[in-house]
Amino acid sequence: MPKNKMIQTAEQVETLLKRNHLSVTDSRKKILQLFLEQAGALAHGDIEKRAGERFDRVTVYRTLQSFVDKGIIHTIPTADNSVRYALCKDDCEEGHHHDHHIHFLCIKCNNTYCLDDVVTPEIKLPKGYTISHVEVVVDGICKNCGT
Amino acid sequence: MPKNKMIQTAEQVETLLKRNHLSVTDSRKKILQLFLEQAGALAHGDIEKRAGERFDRVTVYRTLQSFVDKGIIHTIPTADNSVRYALCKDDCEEGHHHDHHIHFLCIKCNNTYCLDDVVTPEIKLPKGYTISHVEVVVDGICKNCGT
DNA sequence: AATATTTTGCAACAGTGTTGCTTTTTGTTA
DNA sequence: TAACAAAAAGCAACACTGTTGCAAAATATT
Repeated sequence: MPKNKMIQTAEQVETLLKRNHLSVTDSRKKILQLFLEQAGALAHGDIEKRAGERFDRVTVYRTLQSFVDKGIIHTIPTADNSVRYALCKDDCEEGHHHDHHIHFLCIKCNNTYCLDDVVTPEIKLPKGYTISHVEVVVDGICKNCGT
Repeated sequence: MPKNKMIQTAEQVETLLKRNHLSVTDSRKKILQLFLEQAGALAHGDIEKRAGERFDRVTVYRTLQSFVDKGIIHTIPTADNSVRYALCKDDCEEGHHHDHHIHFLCIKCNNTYCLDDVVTPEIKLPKGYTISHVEVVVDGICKNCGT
């Protein structure tokens, strides 16, 4: 990564933290940076690994939780019982979710992507049901892994 | 529950197990009966509780796994990182899934239902993505909890 | 009824996530 | 910039979930 890009990201990270009234700490900077550098979603395990074993497990959990609370990242439900977190482009960076996009899980590279441009379709339920939220998770092969 | 209904269910359970080439054991009978008596989905924890503390945790896990393998039940992904299992009416009892229905999670009673009549909608993805499976989970209030 | 096969229960373990508490770091105010 | 208050990190311990290997028990088969 070119040096000026890195500096830019570091500034971006600090701004993002301050904007969300979070004190700027090493772990928050590092973990947020991981999300910004990464197109897909990250599981807790990924983060521990990529952060270079520098932070305590508990710190990572608490950092992720604070990010979720502030609306910087959001969780993605998966079938395999592992929580994944994603920082969505655009709106989500501003601190409020527009979580009506679908999630895509590549069965080849095992990455999870937020497809921000694909909105969740209307679902018609039988009488008596009230809809509060619709979550769509699509499994398949992503455009990087497809021929 | 009336006595003849119970006997009927017991027979139904044995038939179902034998049809799937599973030996008829106490735990399998009891756990399968739980699914037949219950409209919604069950988490591992629910099953341990409702079975009356009679079976080892490991046995419950293995029983559920064998049911999934045989196609008697299927798993439902949830946002809260807990796997739920559901026996779907009709086709699924025959040993093969028609898992194109959506799942509904009531935020009041916390039950999960398979809405067999509601099929998953078509999802259009950007070029380059190949769809293998679409999972739709809707949160809201079920018809029992709605006024 | 005897035997082979399958399943159960137990013990131990790994992974994931949480809580309480002390030390360290961050932010603030003088 | 030094001193202080507030917040976060790190550590230890714990709870929960799920898995594996193995001996004992139950089921299926002859």
